Amino acid sequence: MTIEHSEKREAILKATLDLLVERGFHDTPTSLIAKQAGVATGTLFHHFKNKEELIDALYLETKSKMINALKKGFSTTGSVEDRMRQLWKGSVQWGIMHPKEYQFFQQFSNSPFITKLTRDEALSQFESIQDLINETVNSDSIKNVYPEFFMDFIEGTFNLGMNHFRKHPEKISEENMNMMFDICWNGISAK
Amino acid sequence: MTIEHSEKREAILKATLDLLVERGFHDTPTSLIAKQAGVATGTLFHHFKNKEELIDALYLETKSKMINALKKGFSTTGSVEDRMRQLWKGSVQWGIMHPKEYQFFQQFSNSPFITKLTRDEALSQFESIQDLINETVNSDSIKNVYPEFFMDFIEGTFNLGMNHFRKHPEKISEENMNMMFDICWNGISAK
Amino acid sequence: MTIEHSEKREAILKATLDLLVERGFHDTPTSLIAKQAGVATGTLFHHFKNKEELIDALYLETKSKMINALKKGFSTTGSVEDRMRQLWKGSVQWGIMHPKEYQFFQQFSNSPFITKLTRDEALSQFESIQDLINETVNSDSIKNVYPEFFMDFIEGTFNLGMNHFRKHPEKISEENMNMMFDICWNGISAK
Amino acid sequence: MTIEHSEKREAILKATLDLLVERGFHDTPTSLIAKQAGVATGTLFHHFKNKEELIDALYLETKSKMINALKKGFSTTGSVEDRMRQLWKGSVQWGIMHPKEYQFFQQFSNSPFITKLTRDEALSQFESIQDLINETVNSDSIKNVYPEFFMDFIEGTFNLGMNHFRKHPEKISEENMNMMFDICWNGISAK
DNA sequence: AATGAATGAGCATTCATTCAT
DNA sequence: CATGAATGAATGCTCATTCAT
Repeated sequence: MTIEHSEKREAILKATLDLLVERGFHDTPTSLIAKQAGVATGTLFHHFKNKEELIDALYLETKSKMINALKKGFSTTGSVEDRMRQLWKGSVQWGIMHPKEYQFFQQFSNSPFITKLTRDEALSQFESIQDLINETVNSDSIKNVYPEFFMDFIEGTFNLGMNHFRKHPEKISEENMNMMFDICWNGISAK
Repeated sequence: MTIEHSEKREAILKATLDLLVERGFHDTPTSLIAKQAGVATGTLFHHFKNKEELIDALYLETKSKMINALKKGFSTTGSVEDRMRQLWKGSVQWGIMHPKEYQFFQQFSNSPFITKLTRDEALSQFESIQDLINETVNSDSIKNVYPEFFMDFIEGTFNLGMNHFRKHPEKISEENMNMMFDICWNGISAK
Repeated sequence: MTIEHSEKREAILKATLDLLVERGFHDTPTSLIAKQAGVATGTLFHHFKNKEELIDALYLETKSKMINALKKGFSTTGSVEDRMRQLWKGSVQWGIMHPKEYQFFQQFSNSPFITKLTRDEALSQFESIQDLINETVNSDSIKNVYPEFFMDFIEGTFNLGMNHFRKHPEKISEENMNMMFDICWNGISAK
Repeated sequence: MTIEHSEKREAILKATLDLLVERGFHDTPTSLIAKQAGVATGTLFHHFKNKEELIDALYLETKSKMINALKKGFSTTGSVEDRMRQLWKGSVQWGIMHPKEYQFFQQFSNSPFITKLTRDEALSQFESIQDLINETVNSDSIKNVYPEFFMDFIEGTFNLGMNHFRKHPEKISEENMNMMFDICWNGISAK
């Protein structure tokens, strides 16, 4: 799937993100999005078939950006624990640095606006993470749990960390991040 | 705050819960709620000032039900770990047995419809849990973490467990529940 | 099929007829219909599911009115020719006295707005005319033509007469009407 | 008035005819016409000032085609009846062979889109028919009716025939066409 | 308390038309 | 001549809410 780009299109996506997290879905008319993006109402529907597809596209592209960000700073060497720590901290840090995007995910991940297709497609872009998860499960570095739970455990601890820092921004620090990962990892670690 | 009760009122709340989790907020007009509840449109507004208050009330009452359920099966004796385990398993079990209610919380906990007041009021009903949290933090049974994180850690592991079972209902079992709590608790436990 | 009645509903139908023949379909917004009917826009959609159903209903009810008008002044005695003449003149006269209604039929009879169902239902209301047609075809008073053509011939001569008087209102007279029927009937008459 | 010709122009007119009879006016956006014609939206407006003029042009050119077709096969010798029969059958046959064009005339003849100017211009192209009509009225071959009615009678019987065959294509035959003309002519014939 | 017809502001979306390339 | 992205006025329709009965 190729993604078209154009200045107007980008402006619309940006305005959508800003308004959606600020005002919520049902308080964000397309007319307002268009106005804030500096385009005509028709232009919005020229680029996106309808409001739903606009949000779907925003989800997909935001997820892509996040994944690309994580891909950098992702090493393939080192112990499983080290690489998991890197991933974990990278994710949490991305959430800290992109609060709107994170809030958008929180609000819309479970919403019917995001097609299952979109969700899957987003996920599939990050084979590296899948590989690491698989490697970890198959290694002897963690407790003997079934893979599905391990996936959900990792994802759950991401969210846990991000939520905490969102509520308590004053606690953000490298030290606390390491502390949290230690606690989470300690739970599942074999040792 | 006293809660009025009447058959119509209950029917409206039930219809709201059913429709909201099934169709999402912006696809659930009050007219549809009224129809499914078997009452006239006007009746809904007789019991609830507006749609927002309806959802607010649903949140409050559902939270109350959950808290009351947890209060039973909540012992004040035993080790901190045992009591935390009981609470954790009770919560997860409640989520498993009340999937709609759980999904509703997921969807609306972060939504602007739920007044902060409501959120706080709901929480305040469960002094026992606060007490247990405080007791745990002050005890030497867990690692030396600051209280805010502990709260968020506990809540995060609840969600983690519930989400996992929602995705994988075939994994629901007493055994797996204990396994999960072990892992989560192991992470934060002092030893 | 029962037809609901209410003042507002009638006002909407009347305004629709007036505006539609005056301005055409695509120059008659529902908002204008509502305004002219003296009701709120929402009221229109409370009585009719959408613009299409409004026109469908107008067609059906107007056709009913016409048929009821023709039913009066419809005798079951007399020669076939006399009764056909009565029907023919009755129809043409109705068209003369109800120019808007007639124009509406002209504009919308072939339009996709009028459901086939509606068309058939309208027709079925007038068994008497069907009976007369059948009786005529089976009698020896007309030429030996197949029934389908006879039907279309009769209908065609109605339209022919009405169109003529619409274009040339100054020609309207009992005498001309008889003259026209004579000519039309003379064509198909056995002798 | 000279008519420009170009492949694109023709493609647009063809697409317009096809779509208009298939979907009706208000369900045929110019964008769809352009797409079906294989041209850009702007191109349509390069050839026709606006949608109305497009339809106007389509009406005019289609009428021209019909008239040209009738002009062939139109003899200036023979009895008035024979020449009228020829014209009548020619018209009906044209309608049978060009169902879309006929339907288009049915739908738009009374519509406000077709300028009176256009209508008159189309008519004026066929002096032969006017001449024949005049000759017929002034001859003693038909009953003593006033000319306006005769015109409308002839036109009405055209429509009557075409409508019949459109509804009952299985009845199309030289024989039936003659039968119908006989009946129609018989009505107005002096003898 | 209950009803449901009526309201009208508000919204998503369409579409004829323009214009810079 | 041709293109198609951009425009924005216009429209059909929704829906929370009111109120007379």
